[in-house]
Amino acid sequence: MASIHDVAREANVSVTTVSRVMNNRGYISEATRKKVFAVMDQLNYRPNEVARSLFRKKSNVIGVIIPDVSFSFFAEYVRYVEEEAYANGYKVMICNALDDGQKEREYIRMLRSSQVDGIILGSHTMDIHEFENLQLPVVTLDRTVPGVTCVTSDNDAGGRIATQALLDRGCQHIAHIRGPIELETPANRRSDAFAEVAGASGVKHTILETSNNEFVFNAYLKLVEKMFQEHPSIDGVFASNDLLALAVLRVAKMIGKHVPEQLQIIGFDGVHEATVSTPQMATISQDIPLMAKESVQQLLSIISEESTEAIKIVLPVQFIHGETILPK
Amino acid sequence: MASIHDVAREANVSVTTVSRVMNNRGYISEATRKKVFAVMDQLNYRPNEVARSLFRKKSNVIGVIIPDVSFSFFAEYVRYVEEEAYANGYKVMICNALDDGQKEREYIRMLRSSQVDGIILGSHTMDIHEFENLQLPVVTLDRTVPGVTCVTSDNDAGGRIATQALLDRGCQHIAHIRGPIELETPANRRSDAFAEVAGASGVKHTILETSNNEFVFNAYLKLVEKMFQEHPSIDGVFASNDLLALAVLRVAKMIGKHVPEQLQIIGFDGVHEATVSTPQMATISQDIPLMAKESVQQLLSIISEESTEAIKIVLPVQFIHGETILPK
DNA sequence: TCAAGTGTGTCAAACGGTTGATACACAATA
DNA sequence: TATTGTGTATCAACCGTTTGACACACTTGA
Repeated sequence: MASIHDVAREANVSVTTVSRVMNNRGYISEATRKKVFAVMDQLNYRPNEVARSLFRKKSNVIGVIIPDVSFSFFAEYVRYVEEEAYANGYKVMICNALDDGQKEREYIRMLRSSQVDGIILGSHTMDIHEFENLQLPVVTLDRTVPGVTCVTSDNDAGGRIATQALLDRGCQHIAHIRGPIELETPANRRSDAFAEVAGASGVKHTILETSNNEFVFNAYLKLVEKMFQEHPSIDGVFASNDLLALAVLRVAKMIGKHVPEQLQIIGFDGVHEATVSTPQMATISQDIPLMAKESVQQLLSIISEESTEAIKIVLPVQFIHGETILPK
Repeated sequence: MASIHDVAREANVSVTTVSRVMNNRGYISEATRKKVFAVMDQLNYRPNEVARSLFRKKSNVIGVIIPDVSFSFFAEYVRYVEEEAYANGYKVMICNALDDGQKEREYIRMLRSSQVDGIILGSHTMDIHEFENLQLPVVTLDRTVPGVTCVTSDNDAGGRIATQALLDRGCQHIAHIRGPIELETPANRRSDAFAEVAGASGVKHTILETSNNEFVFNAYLKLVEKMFQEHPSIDGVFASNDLLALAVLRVAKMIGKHVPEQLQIIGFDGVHEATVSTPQMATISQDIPLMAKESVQQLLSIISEESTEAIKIVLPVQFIHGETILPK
């Protein structure tokens, strides 16, 4: 790879001059500028970003730590994070924490020594107080950490809409399947909303919980099967994520419950699996592109020290009327 | 962030000594070593990888350019690429080319000036000869470029298995929907295999093509609807990807064709959408974890200059007997 | 007594850039 | 004529780390 020295030598100017041409600083005559650009072109020269980063103490890289990119929600999120980052001159380094607290810690260390300018944190395994003296711009996704800006959806509204939708459509026994309760995340508001709306309605309702950070479809199927064995009267399910909702759909088919006539299902997230399923899954869709965009924007404004106060960004959700519920 | 100078000062030794301790070179007394480590701990010191990269001319970063991480296949692929890279001390920078040749080119430039040690290329929009003097270790995913190592699946076998499966199950008019023909990729072997097996069987068969790099579900639906209008006798479909297969499933439901009794469907890829759909999609599953692992292994061996010759790695596929075909 | 080894640690250059200080030539102004 | 300003380009220090060359103090053995 050609270096700035090669360009300087070839163009018969000093290294400084080449640098000045690139960075548009100081006085440079048009002739010199042209010549330098010509040589840069000819040598196919690209400035070494590592050297630049070292001097500038700025890498223009952000790290994204999530549980697993292969989960649709995170895949879609990362897709838009990358787009927004790129549009702002940043590169994205990706890390799958895989629900392993040790790995998450190591990733943070690694990103820090790689001199990333900031981190988006979407995984949930580290203890809250480990973040305290992180000394690095951080934005969390769906995780409340004191003093750290957080991007999340309006889980409460989503939960209310979903629950009310089941009630409005005549369900007599509604169930909610939620993630593990010991994890304190904003997503728990979905569950709280269900409990509240269902409770106020007087309609029979049941709440189930998946085991710790479980995301395996087969485990979901087992859980749902057991649910129907124990509560055969359930005729409406609000699942806290779309995969869970798809598991309900599968089990319903297995045990011969017609969807939506005998059983109505609403998921949460609005991921691709829900969109392409047949029947199309009704769901509370999060605005993933906007969440990603906001995450990056917030992070960049912390990096540039424009914003200093931690805030919580709550984005609206949208009710997707799929075919797993009755038309109203 | 503490630097090596801070550590040296605090430990009352020279910077060189600290470096030697970290890198285990030269003579260091046990006492000095202990003290240096203690100070490093105390200051929470992490060596600056940017400075190291500059000196070593090695960043330990690989770039991954794919069309879009939000497509399940790539999401799952990246998940395992990251894992394998991490296990070997490499970080992953992710780039979504979004089927934009210009963006792909820019990403390559950007990765090169970021001094990545190598690139995995899974996108398809740049012209082949643009890769010629890339001067950087590259491995492609599903793309044949002369002189470049390529990782792919056994598309031919997959295509044969799928086609034969439809024939064996009594289909009288089988269709294949393929990606755009103008793109020369190993995935085209799926189509060739279909044409050959179907042709040899004497059974009526039809081949359709999606428009250029189309990956939008609604466009798929339209295409499939049109297909059934023009060829109502189709009773077996081999789709070149699972999303297309799911679109067939959806349209089948719409027009009242029972799956699998009146219409059998087989997809390709084995992505999550196919696994969680109801009925579960029959598909030819690619071994995504292995593809990812091989890609990284190959790239690392090119980086370390162990391997110098470009090879083609063809990995086995697996027939997943879903519920969209009849039991044999 | 002195050369040769050995254990310990320092100096300074290098990696590829950026930038404040400075030099120089020339023109305009006091 | 001396001063100031301006357009141009260079010098050298710096970013944080690594490493070959070297210095020093102690043995050790001839």
